[in-house]
Amino acid sequence: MADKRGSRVADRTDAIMRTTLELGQEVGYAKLSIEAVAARAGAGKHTIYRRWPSKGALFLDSLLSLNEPELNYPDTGDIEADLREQIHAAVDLLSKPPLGPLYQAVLVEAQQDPQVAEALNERFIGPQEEKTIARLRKARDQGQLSSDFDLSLAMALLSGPFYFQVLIARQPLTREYVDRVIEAVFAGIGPKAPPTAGG
Amino acid sequence: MADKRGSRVADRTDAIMRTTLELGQEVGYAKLSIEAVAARAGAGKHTIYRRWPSKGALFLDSLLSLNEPELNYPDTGDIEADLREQIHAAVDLLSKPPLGPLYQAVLVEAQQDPQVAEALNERFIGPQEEKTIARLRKARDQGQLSSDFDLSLAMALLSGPFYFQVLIARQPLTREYVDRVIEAVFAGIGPKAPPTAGG
Amino acid sequence: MADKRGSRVADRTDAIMRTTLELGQEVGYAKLSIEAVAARAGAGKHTIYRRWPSKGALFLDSLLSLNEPELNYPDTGDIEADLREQIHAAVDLLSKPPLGPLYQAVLVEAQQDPQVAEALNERFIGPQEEKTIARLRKARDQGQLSSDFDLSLAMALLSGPFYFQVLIARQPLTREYVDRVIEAVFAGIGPKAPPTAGG
Amino acid sequence: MADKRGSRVADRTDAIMRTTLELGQEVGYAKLSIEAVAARAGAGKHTIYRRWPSKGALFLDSLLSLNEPELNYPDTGDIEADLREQIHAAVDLLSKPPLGPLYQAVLVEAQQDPQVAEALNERFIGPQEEKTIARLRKARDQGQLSSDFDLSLAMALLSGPFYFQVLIARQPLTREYVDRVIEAVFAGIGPKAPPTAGG
DNA sequence: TCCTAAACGAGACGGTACGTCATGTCTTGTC
DNA sequence: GACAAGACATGACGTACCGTCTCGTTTAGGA
Repeated sequence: MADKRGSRVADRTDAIMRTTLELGQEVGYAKLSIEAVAARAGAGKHTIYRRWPSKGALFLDSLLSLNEPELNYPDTGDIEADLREQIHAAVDLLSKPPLGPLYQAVLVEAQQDPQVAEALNERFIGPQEEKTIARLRKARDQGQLSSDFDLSLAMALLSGPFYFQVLIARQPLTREYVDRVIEAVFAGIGPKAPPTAGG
Repeated sequence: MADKRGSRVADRTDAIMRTTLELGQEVGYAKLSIEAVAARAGAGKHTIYRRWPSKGALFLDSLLSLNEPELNYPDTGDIEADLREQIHAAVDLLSKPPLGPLYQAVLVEAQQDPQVAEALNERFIGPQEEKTIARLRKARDQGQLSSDFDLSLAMALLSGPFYFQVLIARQPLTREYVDRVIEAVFAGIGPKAPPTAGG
Repeated sequence: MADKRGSRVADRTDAIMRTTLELGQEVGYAKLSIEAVAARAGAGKHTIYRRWPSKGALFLDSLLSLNEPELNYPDTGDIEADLREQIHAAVDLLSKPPLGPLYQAVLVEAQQDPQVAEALNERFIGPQEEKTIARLRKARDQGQLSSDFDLSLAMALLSGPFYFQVLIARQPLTREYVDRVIEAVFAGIGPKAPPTAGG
Repeated sequence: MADKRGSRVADRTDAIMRTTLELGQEVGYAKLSIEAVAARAGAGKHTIYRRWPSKGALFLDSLLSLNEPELNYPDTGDIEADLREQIHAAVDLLSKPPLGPLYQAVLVEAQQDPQVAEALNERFIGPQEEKTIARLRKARDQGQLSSDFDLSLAMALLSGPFYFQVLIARQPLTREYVDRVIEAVFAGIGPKAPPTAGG
């Protein structure tokens, strides 16, 4: 954590994580082996096992070590536009090479390894959710969202459809598709009240 | 499918699929090995490889062989109520033991094995989507849904949030939560038009 | 045992034993690894472990598979001359390259692995002892040995000194040395009776 | 040897040797690891490697540090009786617990490590041989041994059979067996001259 | 009723990776 | 400066499965 950089320990940790990402991109997570990471990193297997309990943990750490350009919410005052921008950025980052396949692999691994799932939530999903909710709360207070809107549903409603599209339907996510979904989520799928004089 | 019952081939196929489900429930998909299935089923490994190209394919076939109680859309005339009922049923079936963990494992495998992904879509996700869209189209025609509603977004909007909650956030899906999500999807999260005289 | 030659099993067994001897001669028993044998023999490690419980067992089997030129006792009628010849042959075989170092390694391993010790005794030491005793018994019956001589001590008295010289004192065994020992064992180290008229 | 007692260096040396013997008796030499010795002795591995070049060297030193009750030859005037007593003592010490297994392990290690072999000969076998030969020379001079007897064969003839019995045949050494061997070595196995009047 | 060809169980096989252990060298910080 | 603690690269261990490949042995069906 607070390793003095330059220390032996931190050096090895970095080298191993870098190699993990490299190999991960080359052969995919499924075919990634600790054996191979150790060999290419010029590290002993034990040095890896000393730090990470499983391939999944190593891989997650490696990914998070990238400190990917923080997905920070813009705030232009227009919540729908801001959401669009934010989600476009997230989709670009997380569903496309080079990071996309790796991120999806982490999601997969999280299904099988509770430790990975927990770490993923604590270190990535959770923080993203906090930011999202903060931005949405402000928008709701400004009357840009329905006052009924339960913020705890935000991630499910706004991210769920995209995860579905990628993970389940396995369709590419175009910007146009993203925009249509956002629009539908804002408008709701229920019948529209006829336009009023004041609308 | 159309195996003459009583034939040796069908017998072996059934025994292997049954054993697969059994073992899958005992040790989980990740730790399931073809070796172990063969041993417990009293089958030769070759007999398994002759039929299925991969563990994922075997597992998916085994699951689908259950012919789970068809998730058929009710049609009471009230689309929101029907959706609620339908989704409650699906959630009960697919997110809870005994089938839930197995289904999630198939989803995971589909991420890694395109053949499984394709088969899953063709034989399960696709048909479900068709039924959903058919029911929603009828509702839209009856004015129970926004006439703007793009039906091709239906699965993403209505299933996505639940997949997210289970696969990503890893939270249990309560009926109450399901209802709140459905309500929000119908209402939309955007600001509400003020009630009109005609509303 | 009675493997049909040409069978897959016997082929592999032979190849592995041959490679073991080869490698054993190259790097010595201590540095011999099952890993390396498998690699060079083009065999899976499991194939080795399936047959032999330990490195020592494999090595002993490999050695014995040589069916070294049977150390059969000559019988010229002169027991001392026959013993000399027999022991010279044994010493040449078992204390000199190429077999010597390997045989000594087996002796060492037998100290550490009871299974190896037992097999060595059953398959090599024991049979040699039987032959030795048979020849000595005949000689004793013919009056060429002391009628007091306890045959069960034969191996200890006649082999022990040479094993000592090689294993403990670590001195080379010259023919001349062998002859001197044999002479001393025949004569005894006790004081001699003065020669008699009839002597 | 002449370590100032009380010095840190000697303290550590002693602790390590004591632990080595302890562990050696518990798990046997083969499974003894420097790692384990260091851990149990509360010593750094480096501290061990600084003093001993190999496991064998450490082990031999540890054994010799016991200063086992010197095997000194008695001299009652009767060489055969003295030899019996001396060999009984040696057999008791070196072939039975607690020291026996450790001594045998050193013999084994000497086969594999020339440094150990040399040290063993210089510090144990050699001195024993000197004492033995000195005693035998005296006896020969007194006419208690054959004047032909080549003293350089002494150890081989008198120790060899016992080492054989323990290391090769792996039989226990009873006192009765020891006596029979000694008798045979004195008498020789060759045919006896018929008793003479003067005999 | 026999014959033949496929399916089958059993499991050997060459591989790859696993996670563990011990080696001997090295670095760090304490006493 | 000796030390404990332990990180490190290396290399072997013995195990587990993989997917392919013989083996004989059922087991049907057609001759």
